[in-house]
Amino acid sequence: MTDTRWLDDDEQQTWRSFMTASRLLFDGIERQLQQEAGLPHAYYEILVRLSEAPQRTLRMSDLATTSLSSRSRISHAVARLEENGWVRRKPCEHDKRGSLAELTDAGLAGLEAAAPGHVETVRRSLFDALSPEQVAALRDISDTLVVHLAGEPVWPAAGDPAAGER
Amino acid sequence: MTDTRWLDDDEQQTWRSFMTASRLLFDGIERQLQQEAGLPHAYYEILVRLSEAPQRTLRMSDLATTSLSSRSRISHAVARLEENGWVRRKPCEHDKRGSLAELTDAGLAGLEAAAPGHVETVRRSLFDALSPEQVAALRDISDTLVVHLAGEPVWPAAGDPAAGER
DNA sequence: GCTAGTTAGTTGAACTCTCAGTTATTGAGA
DNA sequence: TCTCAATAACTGAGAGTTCAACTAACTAGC
Repeated sequence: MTDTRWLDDDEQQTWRSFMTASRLLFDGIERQLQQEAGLPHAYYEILVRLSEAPQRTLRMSDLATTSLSSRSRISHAVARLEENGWVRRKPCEHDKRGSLAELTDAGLAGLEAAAPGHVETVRRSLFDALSPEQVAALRDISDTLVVHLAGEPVWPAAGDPAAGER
Repeated sequence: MTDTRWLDDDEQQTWRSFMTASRLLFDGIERQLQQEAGLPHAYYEILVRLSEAPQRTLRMSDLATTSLSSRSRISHAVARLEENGWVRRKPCEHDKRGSLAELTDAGLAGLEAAAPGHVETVRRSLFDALSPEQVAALRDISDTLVVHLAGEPVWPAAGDPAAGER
């Protein structure tokens, strides 16, 4: 192992500040969703993905891939959402190994009920705090990191402007 | 409730990109630490805090506050670290309600063993990907957000340059 | 010195996530 | 056709976090 490339003082402060900011931001979002909708953010995101998919339906593995989740996590999560009646499982026609998750009407209603509070929290926590230049820089930095860490942009650009941030 | 201030297309893409980048980054750091040091990042951070404190000792509640954690979380975490022999609990003199957590020699050794791999991961994942301008912008954005969300900078500026990012 | 309210810390239950192991299915090659 | 590695999904155990409930100790006001 070669010598460690330690962080200098500036880098360390940047790293710690970034960690702190991220934690405050995401913890706040997590708490808001949990309290007002009774959902972890990861589950909310599953609902969003399904709502944006054709027939409100996605294969479990696609759900895992696009959500940056493991299959196992999706499996547990969908099981819970299914208990709530927000998602329904269906067998996959072409590939009998697979199964599909479909957002139910109740699930869509739940999502639409949860969305305003969530979006408001995102706006207040993030966009209200930053100047347009900072928002642009954040976008640039994030895109760079996603390419660096995943090899490509992950969440496909939003197709439906009317959907807002769900 | 007034009308929801939905995110426009640009904002939504910024938000999703930022979420994706953060998740990729922090998941990677979590995984690296878990695999190579057998520690969650939150526990690593507790060790760092203790290592930087006078007498390598902090009160539980100070640990909670500076780590942006709940008392409960610290309590569980210290219990686990104590089992490993990396932290020792001591009663607090002035305030008999309180208790102190002290980093043991074994804990310091463990931290020093874990640090290089962790720092290398942070550097490769974050700093290697960004230009100096992007790093400066990230620092600026993060500081802004921390003030916005916490009311003040949280993690005190690193006091010990030789400590590197531990 | 009492009392009420606050603060410090712990604990257990419920929930989520990860990891490893299992089953069923598919598809490529002998 | 048969075999076997790869894939899709599920499952259960273990670990960490959250939340509410609880004990103990401090503190301000009377």
